[in-house]
Amino acid sequence: MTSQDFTDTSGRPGTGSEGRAEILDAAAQSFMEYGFNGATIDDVADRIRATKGRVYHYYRSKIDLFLDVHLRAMGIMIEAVRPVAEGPGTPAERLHAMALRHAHAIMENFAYQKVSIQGLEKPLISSRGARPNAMIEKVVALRDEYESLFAGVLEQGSAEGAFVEAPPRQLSKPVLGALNWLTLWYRPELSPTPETREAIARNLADFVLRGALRRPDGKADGKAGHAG
Amino acid sequence: MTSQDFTDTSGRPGTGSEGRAEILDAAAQSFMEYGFNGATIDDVADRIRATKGRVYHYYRSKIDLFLDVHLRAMGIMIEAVRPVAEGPGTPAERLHAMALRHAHAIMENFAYQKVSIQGLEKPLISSRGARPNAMIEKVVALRDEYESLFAGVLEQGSAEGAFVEAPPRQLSKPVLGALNWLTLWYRPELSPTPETREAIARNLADFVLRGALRRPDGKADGKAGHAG
DNA sequence: CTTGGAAAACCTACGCCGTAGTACGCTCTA
DNA sequence: TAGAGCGTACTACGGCGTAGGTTTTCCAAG
Repeated sequence: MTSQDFTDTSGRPGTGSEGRAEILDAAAQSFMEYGFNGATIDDVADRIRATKGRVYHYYRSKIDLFLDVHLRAMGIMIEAVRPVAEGPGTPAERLHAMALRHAHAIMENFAYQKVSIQGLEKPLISSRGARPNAMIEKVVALRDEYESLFAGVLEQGSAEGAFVEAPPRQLSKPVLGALNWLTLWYRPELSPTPETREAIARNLADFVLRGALRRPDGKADGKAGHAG
Repeated sequence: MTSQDFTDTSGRPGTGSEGRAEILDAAAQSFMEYGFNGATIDDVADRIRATKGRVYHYYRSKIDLFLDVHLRAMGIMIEAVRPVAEGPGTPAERLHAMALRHAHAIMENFAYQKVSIQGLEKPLISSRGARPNAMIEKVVALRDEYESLFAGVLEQGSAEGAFVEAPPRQLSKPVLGALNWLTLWYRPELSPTPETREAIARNLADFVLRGALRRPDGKADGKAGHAG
């Protein structure tokens, strides 16, 4: 479960991780722009100046291609965040660092992460006639594994009294929400420089850290605040 | 700009807001489950035990139907949140109340809000051959108007020193992100009671309030916290 | 260094199905 | 008797996946 081999090579004759990568990049782009159903294999092929044939030479079906984008995206994320999640430092320091890396990973691999973070469930489980694809479970498993990285740090912080008292999964939702929301408003072409990205990442990381940290005055701890 | 008439009636002969509502509900459900491209008009019709003919009697096209779901969703949201946004109380109290209502509105109109919050841009602007549909701009305008409700309160809170110093739009992103993320993990069938929903809403509202509130110790204010 | 052949890499059709939208007919009400 | 409120039957077309053919790479034998 230490997770390596984040790409699927069980599809077709060509194991060549060379042509696959190019296809995968194009696919991530296409899926990002049009969604699963909206994207077409022909469009993916066009982006690399090729035809359907080349895509189907490496991938058995559209869903396989889609899932491989997910696998790659999750792999990037886990490899970026796990080191600091399991590294040294207080829970607060680690959470902040995790959030920073998470945000950066999103912005630097925008197509992959946007596809990965948003549309998973709908196109696959719902897809009329869902065959039992093994890759789906693998993606879901990676997702859970990833959220556990946050939940673990949050739980420790709660136990130490630094973070608010709450079930870790209950706290991880708004944390990941605030971060992942980036995929819905970030425009790579408007903030292309490392400086602007750093500013965005810090802003988000600071926010989620404040959201998790316990307040000395006990405000917004769930016992006060009436309105509505 | 005081926003009434949140439904589109410029499509077809039948102005009857009776049959339209039923279609709209079914459409929201179908779009939520399958996305814009995945959903079919036939499926929408099936859900109300009817045929295509009925749907096309009220709506000119699939996109019109889709946009009307968005309009309805935005209308619900604005009507729920605006009163407290523009009401009395400190910025902190109002932000908390807005977040509460926002979360409740999502859970109580899940299909509409899930459709509205997620897929807008992709299927429409990107949709090969995007005709200049006037409804799109209306939806976008409502979106901005809604985010302004939060931005306004956040700005006031920052000015008063209660909230962190930051551009309001910069603060509204993680706030709305933490809240809207609900559409990706909430399962209506697992938390159907008012009590469970209230707990979820409070949890989220507390989180975003903490995220916005300035900390006495100055932690996570964007000037400290090195790691990664 | 050739040469042969096999496999990989890729392209060119084409079949086929699902689905948006249309044309038209029916029925009931005001 | 006109029109709202539907249903039925049909067309048109975009797109997934496939069945082959063609080119390139690779490698072992001569």
